[in-house]
Amino acid sequence: MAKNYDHKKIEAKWQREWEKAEIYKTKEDKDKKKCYVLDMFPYPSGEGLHVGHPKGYIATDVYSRFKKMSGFNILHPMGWDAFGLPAEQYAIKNKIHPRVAVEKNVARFKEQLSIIGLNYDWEREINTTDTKYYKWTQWIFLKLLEKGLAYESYEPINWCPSCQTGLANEDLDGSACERCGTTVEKKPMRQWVLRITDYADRLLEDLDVLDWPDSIKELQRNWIGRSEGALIKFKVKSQKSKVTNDEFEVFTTRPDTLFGATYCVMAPEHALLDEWKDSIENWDDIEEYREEMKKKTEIERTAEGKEKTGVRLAGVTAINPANQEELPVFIADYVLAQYGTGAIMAVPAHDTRDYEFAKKFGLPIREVISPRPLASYLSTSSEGETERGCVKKASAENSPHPDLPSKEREEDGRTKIQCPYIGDGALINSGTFSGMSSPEAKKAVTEFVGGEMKTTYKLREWVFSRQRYWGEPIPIVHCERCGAVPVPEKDLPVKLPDVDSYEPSGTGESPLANIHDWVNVKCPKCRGEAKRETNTMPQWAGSSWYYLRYIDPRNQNELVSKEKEKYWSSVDMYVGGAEHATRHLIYARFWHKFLFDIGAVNYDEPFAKLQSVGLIMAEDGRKMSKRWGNVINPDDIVETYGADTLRMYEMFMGPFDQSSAWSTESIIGPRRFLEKIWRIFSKVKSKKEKEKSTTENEKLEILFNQTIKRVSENIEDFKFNTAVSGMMIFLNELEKEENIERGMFEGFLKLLTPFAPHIAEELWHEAGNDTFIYNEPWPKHDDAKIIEDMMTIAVQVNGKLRATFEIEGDASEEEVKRKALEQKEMTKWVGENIPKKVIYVKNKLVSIVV
RNA sequence: GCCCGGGUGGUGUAAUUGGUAGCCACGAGGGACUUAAAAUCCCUUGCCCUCAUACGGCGUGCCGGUUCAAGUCCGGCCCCGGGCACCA
Repeated sequence: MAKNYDHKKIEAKWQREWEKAEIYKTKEDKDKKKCYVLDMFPYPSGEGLHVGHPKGYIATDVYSRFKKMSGFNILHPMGWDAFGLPAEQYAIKNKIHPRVAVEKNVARFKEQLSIIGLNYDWEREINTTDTKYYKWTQWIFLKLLEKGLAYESYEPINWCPSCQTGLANEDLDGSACERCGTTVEKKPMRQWVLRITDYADRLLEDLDVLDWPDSIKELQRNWIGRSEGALIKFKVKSQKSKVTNDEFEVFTTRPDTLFGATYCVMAPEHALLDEWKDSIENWDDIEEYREEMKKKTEIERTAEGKEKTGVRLAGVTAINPANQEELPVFIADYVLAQYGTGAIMAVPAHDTRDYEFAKKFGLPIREVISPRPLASYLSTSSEGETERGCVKKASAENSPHPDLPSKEREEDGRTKIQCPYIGDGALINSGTFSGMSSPEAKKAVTEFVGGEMKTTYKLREWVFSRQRYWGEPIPIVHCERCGAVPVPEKDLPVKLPDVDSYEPSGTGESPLANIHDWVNVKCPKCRGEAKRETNTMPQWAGSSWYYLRYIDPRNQNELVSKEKEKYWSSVDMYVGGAEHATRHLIYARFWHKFLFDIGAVNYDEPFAKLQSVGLIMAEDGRKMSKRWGNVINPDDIVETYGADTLRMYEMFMGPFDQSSAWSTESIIGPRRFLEKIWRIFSKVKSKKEKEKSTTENEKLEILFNQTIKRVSENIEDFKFNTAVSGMMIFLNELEKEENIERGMFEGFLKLLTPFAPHIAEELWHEAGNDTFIYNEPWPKHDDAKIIEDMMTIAVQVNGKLRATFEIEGDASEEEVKRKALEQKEMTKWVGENIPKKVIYVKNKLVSIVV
């Protein structure tokens, strides 16, 4: 055996051997339990991997090796999410076909991954740009269309003038294009849209059953943004034309404040405005305001601290259905056309935005909610407990409101009020509803005015078309007679044709529009002249179902064999970045639920368990990027320290889901750990001695069992840093032995295998084994051997640690307490005093109070 | 502004979920081996007081509370990171 640990030789050798023996090939033994471990597949960019990318892949590798050795059939595949703008832009810049660029980048990525020694089953490799793959992406689109979940829309959408394409709400970073940072415009254009909001409720509710980090679930909840409210109709009165049967509808989450409405506001884009044109006396002003708004960017409209603007509709009033009061109506851009009904009732006393607007325009502010239930100062029950909720109106109506802090009141000429109080409370000044609590009043008031309860969402429909080349063609043919006709399933895939230039046409059309041979086709329905849809799908399409393809990667007859899917689904462990919370992870859940509904899959959630990876930052604390010149390349680390050291270090850096900075200094720690294992091997007893060797060192035996338990539990919990630390602690003890028992050392090698498979394999063979350690069973700890004979008891006096002592593990409470009081330190701290209290915490400490 | 995380030695972090704060690792200091260096091995390493590794005191962002006992629970703040943002 070589004297020094030569990682290069060892790693190359075993990677070769493993490949030859095909040990990572997925087994389909249906009698065994399965474990599907999945990474978010990468986008193969031209830059290659930096040292941060493999962190998640190493974790799934550790986890799946552990599961495999624990007796599971594992599925741990890898593939490429290769459609999308970066590849296209790379192609434009370098004047090569995106397909060629992707091939090149994939080869580079694969090489970088392979030297890390990951246990992927490459026979199941997939690529979203493969025609055999995207045939099924197109198939899913056709199914969505068939079920009415895909439709053409002409609504204004987000348009990135730099990327020359429409974008979904999810693709924005604030109001800028997430890719290039350009501020997006609203542009009306024809586009394909998916009705994701039909699934909003299920996407929200089913989060409860998922074993995902709470933070990710919360991000999705906020993104879906469900709010319960009411739709209430307001009749419109016009001075000029006397038309009184017009009405408009508002959405509010606070119908309980209806009596406090002092005006109404409609979004400038509201469609009813045009219908009312003749009734509105200052139509010119209205048009002017609307023009102004159109010119403004989203940023300008929503800038922080921006003063509210708006114009009153002269000659038009709304009737408050609760008290028949006539209210002025405004248009203002603080009301969004896309949300709710695009119109609101304004209650300045109880809404911050309405309050600001009312202050600026000198509108009345009427308080209708008292912060605390009135009962708190009007009456208390016999127990002295506050009676919550309902209070009789007679007493409430005339009460002053001592709950409002007087210093915060201000004069506005009409009402004295606190800055808007937006919480729940008791109704006041609300006719027969005064005294009722807010939650009760919500339903009651809504019913009273004939409104209906309604749920709305912030989630918008998924804008699904892109005016770019490098994506899946949307399988539609436009026929003048038949309209948008789906391409028949048998004609799938609609292959992306080659073009001379991948640049967008600049007209808002995809470059595909210029490929006449491809565009002009016969209508599948009437055989007449027709044109293909030239928009392509967004980058997120292929990744919305790829995890199903790994289960059955070469199937050309159906999306996935239901039998295979039944066995392998759902993904048991999904690992990736938290940045995908509101895009990929929502889109994939949406598609999966749809596929479940049409009977294509057996389960209705794709990813049962999710773990997020924390980023690895550069040493300077910034993100690793070519731009900052702070990128660390995994190839260099593998070359200098070895793949095993890289793997160990990335797992040891800190909590897995936390981001941490790469440290050139610290990586030496894990390397030294591996070298120490290498050196220690010379002290391992030879095979002959194995039989007669019994456990000579009981303490070590206990530590070994504790280590097995700890490492197993930590891997299961994704606490790799403490698993590594546990192995280090064990090794530090093992090192002190003159002779190391072979069985124990081999057990330790098994614990090491998921983290450092190459060195573990080498030493396993050096020890005289001819199997692969990957195929060995995971060690089990012995419960009887993790309890120590002696325990250390801490003694506290008045909460301060004053002594510790050792005692037999089975000592009784009495014995422990007595021995605690006998400690010599106690003469000083307890002395002649008689302890008031002596508390014994089993196996831990004695706390004495004097 | 709202919603999530997080704040512990010089650094990355650990702490059986209320029970001896600082495990493991890096760095630093000292020593051994060596002609020398690297590597390796041994010792020290939260802060203050101290000749002391004696006796003590302080200490987990800040202030207060609950408890025999708080890094951990409760209330109020201050910073840092992420997400959302005129969503009625």
